[in-house]
Amino acid sequence: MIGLYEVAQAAGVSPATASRALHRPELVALRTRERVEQAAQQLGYRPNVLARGLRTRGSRTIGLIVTDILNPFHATLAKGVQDTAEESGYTVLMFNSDEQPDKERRALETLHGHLPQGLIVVPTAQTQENLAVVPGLPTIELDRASGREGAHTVMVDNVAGSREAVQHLLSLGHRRIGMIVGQQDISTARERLQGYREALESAGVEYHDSLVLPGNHREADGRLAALRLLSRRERPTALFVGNNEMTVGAVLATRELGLDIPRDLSIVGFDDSRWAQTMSPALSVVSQPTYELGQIACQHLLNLISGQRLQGSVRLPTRFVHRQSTGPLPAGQE
Amino acid sequence: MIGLYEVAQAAGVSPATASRALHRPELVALRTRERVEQAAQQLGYRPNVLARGLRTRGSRTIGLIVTDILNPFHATLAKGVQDTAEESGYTVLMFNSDEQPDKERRALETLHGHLPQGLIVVPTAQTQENLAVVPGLPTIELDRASGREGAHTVMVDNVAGSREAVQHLLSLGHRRIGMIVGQQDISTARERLQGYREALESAGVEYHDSLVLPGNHREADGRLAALRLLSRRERPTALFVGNNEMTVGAVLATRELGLDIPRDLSIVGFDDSRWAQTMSPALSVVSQPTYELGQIACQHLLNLISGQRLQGSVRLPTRFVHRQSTGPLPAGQE
DNA sequence: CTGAAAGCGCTAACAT
DNA sequence: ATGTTAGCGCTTTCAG
Repeated sequence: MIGLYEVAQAAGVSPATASRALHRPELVALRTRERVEQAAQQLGYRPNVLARGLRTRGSRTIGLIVTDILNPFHATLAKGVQDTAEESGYTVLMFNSDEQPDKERRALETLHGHLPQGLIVVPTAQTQENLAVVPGLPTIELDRASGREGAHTVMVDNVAGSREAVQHLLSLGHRRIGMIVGQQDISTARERLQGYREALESAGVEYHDSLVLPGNHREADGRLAALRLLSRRERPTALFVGNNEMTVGAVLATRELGLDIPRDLSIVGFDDSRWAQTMSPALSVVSQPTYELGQIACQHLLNLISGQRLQGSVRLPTRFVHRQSTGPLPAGQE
Repeated sequence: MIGLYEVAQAAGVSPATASRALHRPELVALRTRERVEQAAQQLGYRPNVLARGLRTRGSRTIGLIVTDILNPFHATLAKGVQDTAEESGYTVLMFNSDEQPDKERRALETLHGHLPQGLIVVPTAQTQENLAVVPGLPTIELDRASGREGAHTVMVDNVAGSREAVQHLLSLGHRRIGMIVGQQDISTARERLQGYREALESAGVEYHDSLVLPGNHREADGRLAALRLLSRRERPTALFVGNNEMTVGAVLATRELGLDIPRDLSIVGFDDSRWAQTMSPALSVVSQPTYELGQIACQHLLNLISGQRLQGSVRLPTRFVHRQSTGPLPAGQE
């Protein structure tokens, strides 16, 4: 490996000067700097980040933990983070928690050994405890809040997004509106449920616990919940599903039951996707600025790392997209 | 940070012994080892991988470069690699080349500084040259072959998969079969085209250049190619599309043109996905063992790293899945 | 089986 | 503005 020592020799300076020329140009005479830069270029010098990290106790590396990289929403978050980090010369160490607090903990332990400068995490139910593994590490919570005091979070306005979706259904005349919602130990699920309740309340529609079914964020959960909800004697005329994966399951369930969307059932999902856009009928959704969430989380982290103080919490707006999966309440149904 | 020195003190041994106890247990007396392990446990010791990597010139880290993390196919590959690496205690540094040789090169440069033990790369058109950045690094090419002499590759049998798909269409009576295929500087695209030609040939159907349109692997390319192909005076009665993203575009194009699948047009895609399974009509596809590709690539890399010799090239079989997007040639059309 | 000592490549003090 | 020196945390000779 070509080391700084070789570069220094080729440029006729000491290793220390070579180091300064490359990373603190202002401390070095212009001519010297040019010689060093040229030598580095010619020899194909690449800094050994391990040595540098060891010396400076920090590695121009940030950690990213998402809960499911196969979920396009998370893949998009990850891309937003990565692209932004790369622009600033940071390397991203990405891990997958699969929603499992244990895996999250192991990821944090591994990450810790790499002396990262910061962390972006999509929290699981136990993130608050797990973060003890990396004490003092600048951290941004993305998409969800772990509940930590004073945490920095970058999320969408789930309450408003959810409220808007339900208001849309209400305005179409629906009154018996089912909801399939994530586990209540996840902040997004709580907030989306809250939006649902608020919308019902301000329309003067009574809230029924039996119309709200929980699921564990996966397609299979959405399917089962929808099957149960739609097999009731008085089945809902509309369905609001609290995340993208469960929405897929719910739509498949309606097909199994032979229900026509939107004639027999209106349905709204949370989070847009190509799938939502191209299925037929195209799905009405609460769309999130996913890539931007990742970008902003990363920008904030980089700011935090460079010592800036910033407000704890960022909320990005959602946007309701009306497509063909929602329609007026058919006559005869009330 | 808790270092080995603290652990050694707590256990009443030298740092050298503590190090051995943790990584070369057989060199240390059982009782000593237990004391060290307990101390490490209690103090929450996490090895500083930077220091270790610096010393051992290698960091229990492997690089992974995919061309598009937003493509579920690549996300699945990545998960296969990650899960496997994690089992063996390796950390994955993942990068995204976005099909751009330049980005790939930069990723390799960054990676190089991290002293990785190995690399798994989904090649771009310039990978052969770019790999000069990491000379001597054990490398597996995944999904595609860069063309390097003696490269280790893990791919599917694209020729057979493609042939099977086209044979299926031929057996349904189709003769004017269009193909939308990737750029010919990518090995998978060449191989899939070859399978198409072979199938036609063994059925005695003449090959027409004009029925084959290239695209750059993205949805938009697939759409444009399909629009052109399907606007011809004698339009194809069937379409075979050479990758998942372009298939989406092609299907959208058929909708724009108001064509009914499979009545007016049969269509087969390469690579299965949830989208293919749940669109209507469900798409007939050449299915690939995607997650396994990632797993196997990683296993091979780990073997390579530990000094095993292995054969250069692995080919996994594909599987044709017949769904509703392909049907018999309607009477009257020939 | 264990300890002492050196050094991986780099950068931050401290000199000059 | 540049050189000298020391040391980041760890593993690995080399002795004992």
